[in-house]
Amino acid sequence: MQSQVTSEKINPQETQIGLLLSVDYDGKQKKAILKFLSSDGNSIIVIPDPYEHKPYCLSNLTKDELLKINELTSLPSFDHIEEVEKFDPLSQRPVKMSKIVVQDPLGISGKPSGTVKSVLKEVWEADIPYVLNYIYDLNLRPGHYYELNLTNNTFKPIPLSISQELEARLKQMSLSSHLIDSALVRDWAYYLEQPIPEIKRASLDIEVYSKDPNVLPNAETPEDKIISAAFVDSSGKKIILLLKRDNFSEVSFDKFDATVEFFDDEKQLLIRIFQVINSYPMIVTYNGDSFDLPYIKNRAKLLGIPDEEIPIKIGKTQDTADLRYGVHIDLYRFFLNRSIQIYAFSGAYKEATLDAVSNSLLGKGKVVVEKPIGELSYDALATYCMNDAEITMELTTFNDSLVIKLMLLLMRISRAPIEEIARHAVSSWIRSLFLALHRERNMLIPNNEDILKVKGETVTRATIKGKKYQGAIVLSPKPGAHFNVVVMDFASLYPSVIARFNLSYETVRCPHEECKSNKVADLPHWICTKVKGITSSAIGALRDLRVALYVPLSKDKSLPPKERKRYEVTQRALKVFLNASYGVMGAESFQFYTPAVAESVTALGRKILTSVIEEAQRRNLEVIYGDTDSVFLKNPKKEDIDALTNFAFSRFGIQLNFDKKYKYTVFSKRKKNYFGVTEDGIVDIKGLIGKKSSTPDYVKDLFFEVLKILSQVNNEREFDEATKNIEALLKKQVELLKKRQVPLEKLAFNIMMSKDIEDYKKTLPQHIKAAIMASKNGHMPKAGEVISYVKIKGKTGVKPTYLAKPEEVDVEKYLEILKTTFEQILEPLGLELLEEKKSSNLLDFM
DNA sequence: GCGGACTGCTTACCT
DNA sequence: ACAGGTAAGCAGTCCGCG
Repeated sequence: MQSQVTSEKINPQETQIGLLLSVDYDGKQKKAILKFLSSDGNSIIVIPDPYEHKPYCLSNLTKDELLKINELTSLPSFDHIEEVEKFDPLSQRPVKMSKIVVQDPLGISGKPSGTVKSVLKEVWEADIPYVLNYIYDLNLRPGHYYELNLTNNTFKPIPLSISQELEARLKQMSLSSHLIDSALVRDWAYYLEQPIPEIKRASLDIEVYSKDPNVLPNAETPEDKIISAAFVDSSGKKIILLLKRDNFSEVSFDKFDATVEFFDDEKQLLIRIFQVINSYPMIVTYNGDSFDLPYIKNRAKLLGIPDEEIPIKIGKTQDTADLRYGVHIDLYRFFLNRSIQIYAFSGAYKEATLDAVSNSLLGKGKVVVEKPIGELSYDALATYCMNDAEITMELTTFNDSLVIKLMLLLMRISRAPIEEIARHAVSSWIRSLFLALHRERNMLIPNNEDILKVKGETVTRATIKGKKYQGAIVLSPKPGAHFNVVVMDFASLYPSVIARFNLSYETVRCPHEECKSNKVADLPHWICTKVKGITSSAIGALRDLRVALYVPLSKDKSLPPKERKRYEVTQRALKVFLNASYGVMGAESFQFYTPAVAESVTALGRKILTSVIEEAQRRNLEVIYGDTDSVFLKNPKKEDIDALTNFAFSRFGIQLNFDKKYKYTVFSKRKKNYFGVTEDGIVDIKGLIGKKSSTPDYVKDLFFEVLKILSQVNNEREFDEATKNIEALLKKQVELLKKRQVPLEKLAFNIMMSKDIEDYKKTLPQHIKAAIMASKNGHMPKAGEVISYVKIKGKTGVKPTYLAKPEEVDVEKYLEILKTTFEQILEPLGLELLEEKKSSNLLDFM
């Protein structure tokens, strides 16, 4: 099902095909600059805006009224005013607005004075970054192909085509399933299908002279020399630049697989860095936004290199570094993104450091250096610097350039340029997509306050103190072992609810009197019956694309593995948006924040789940557990399962599926805590202590061994046999612990320090106590770092693992941890291995 | 002054 | 700066106790 780019006959002299990667703003030319990737993927084609597009915002005052405001017309940036008509989704009426056009984006907003926003009380669409405005106004599609005319600097989108097979699938989709918005589905499918090019790129890493390994160089105070820079490109070419220093003797680099260049002078080294940077359409770094690129730039300024010769542009307000010629991707920011971490990489890495991410995704990490950077030999320095550049590049090339593919797909879904994807979180991607749809439909984009004025209040109360509204239902599980348990669940329940029930900021509590009887579950909110909500359509279309097209394609065994893989990535990119689509509605910082929508979603979710449970009980089925969108049924018949599916679909229009069957499950009385063994012996563990990342390996390893024994059990009687094996296993390991033969690393708790030490003001948790000890002993932990510590006897109770000694270990404490860990699974089984004496001296069976 | 009951903080998890 | 719900361990506080 190979899709292709088509175009009319092209004269290579005048026109080229380019993929739109980024839109930048040039303050000197006062216009948008478009950056296209050439069709061979090797270079950037820069085209300045040919349409004289100018920044603007909207006002509800008339042109005449505005022209009388002297403060406005005398703004240095003021240009002119146009009258426009928009459709206001909140009032559901056309509105006349005035478009205030200025010369410079800084004339709109972002400063306390001298802007349109600072002069007028109320303006609209003033806080959209100019380059995004430009993209939406010209209906540009970042990540797509354009035919570029280099003689007159114009461009036009290339007509899209897809394979007949996919076209047939789309047709079939719109016929057979109840698509929310088939035009949107079709539009997205076409764009998502276009081929993804290979982008030539190079990674860059620099090292800065330092004597003290505890003092990290700072880009703001670039006092020390840049002593090396390494580049690795996507074709495998490697260059290492080294600064010659006194007292260092040159060594042979014959066996090094990189080009080694020595420089007598740092300035020459920097100029060479710029040369290499300028020869690639994309430069990839790890933390280059806040360190490498600003450090290089500031160092170059310090050494007197004129600004126009430095190809790096530092963001004024944010921590960003862009390039004059190509695009810069800071992978640190991308991997730090929670949606990417959790949904795209299924939580494979925990910390976003280069070492942690590359260890998890590539199976290799940073080179360990024993000495301060400044004291490394040329050889050792080159090896260290080059290794970082290598793994940085590999993070973009591994798995068939997964990361780059993912970024381009996210661009296509969100209509945002690549920097927006690399630097911002999912809420800003969703915002971008909504903004683009509003512009496309000539709708006035509401300010956050406009929505809140009409639908700000919530009517439900959260269970958790400090939360804004009520969430999902979690059933209390029936404790014990249950055989033949079937799990049924709703495929993306919340996005489906948003789509099916037309939940959108403008449709909930709409202005029509006639709609007020169309109530949401048992809430006083009502939903519009006259118009289709814009965010509901968008989320519905994304859901339909994923559920009805890309998930099936990714599992279609008749397709070549490479195509399936591509569909798998597309499916995952869509999932990132869907998973956040409900959450953003309940997030105050989101432009389209609508608490009434968010609580309507959860209310409907509760109602739907409750109805399914009631229906199951009517059918005399035993419901063992359920959480948000799932029900666990004990030994149901095939017809029961089908009946529940039919019930859910006919009553709510939402798909309830068979998810999986467990040979048996074990629940304690705790919610969100259980394990289940599937028929092929795979153990699913949810929430149990023994699975938590912070639990010491000693406990975790033992826990997994115990579960391995339990996974062999087929019926009640076989538990006895398993018990004996478990008993023997525990006995052996407890003895090792008592004899202090368990290595300290295995006893270490690993807990993330979510903020810097000085920000723990209310309490001092144990991992922070350990972090403080470490900070006084050579290592200064930073926010986001995982602290490794062991529990020891004595007043403080903890010590960083690397400072502790085996004889200090608080054995009793670890025995207690073992006890609580195994209690979670053995108690509901009625197994009392760990019968306790008064003294809590533990493990009677020894 | 001490200890148990309680609340709050922090982290990691589930959906 | 996507949401709320749950479990666990510990820190810190309050209250009763001749």
